[in-house]
Amino acid sequence: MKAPKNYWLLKSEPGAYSIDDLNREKKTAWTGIRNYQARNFIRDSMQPGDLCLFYHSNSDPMGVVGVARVVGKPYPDPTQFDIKNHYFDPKSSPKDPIWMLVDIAFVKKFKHCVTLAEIKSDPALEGMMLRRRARLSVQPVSEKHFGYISQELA
DNA sequence: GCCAACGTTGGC
DNA sequence: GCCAACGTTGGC
Repeated sequence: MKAPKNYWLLKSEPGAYSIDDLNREKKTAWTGIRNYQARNFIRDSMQPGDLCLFYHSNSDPMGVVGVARVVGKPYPDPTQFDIKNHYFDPKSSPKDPIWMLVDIAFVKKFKHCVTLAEIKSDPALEGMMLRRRARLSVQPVSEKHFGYISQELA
């Protein structure tokens, strides 16, 4: 098993895809990222072995519910080429793909959800990107914050 | 369901 | 290249 080089936070609405879905499937292709900054993080910095906080948005409770692992190198998101898919992008082509993804695997589900309220109010998580860039669905997390959330708060 | 924040589009 | 209009996200 490769050691993680970078740490991330991935957001998902549990109605669309939850940590329980990932636990059931064990592995999934993280399709549907259509934001350039998020795409750049995936394309330029994600590596096999990296660990991700799995965050449930628009849910009750909202917060980090578990951990996933990046299990392969970034590659073009096939849904951008599928005209019937919700994430189809007519500006993209297989020769010159715009959107990238990685495959992720289930690592663990926390016994307790680390809520957004906790994350916002904990002084140890000062400076975490989630606090000020609420809408970015793929974001880097420092090793310190990753360890604190997954070991101290979860 | 509302709406603030913020990313994207397109006319100029 | 600016910026107004528009669309989406996501907390509340």
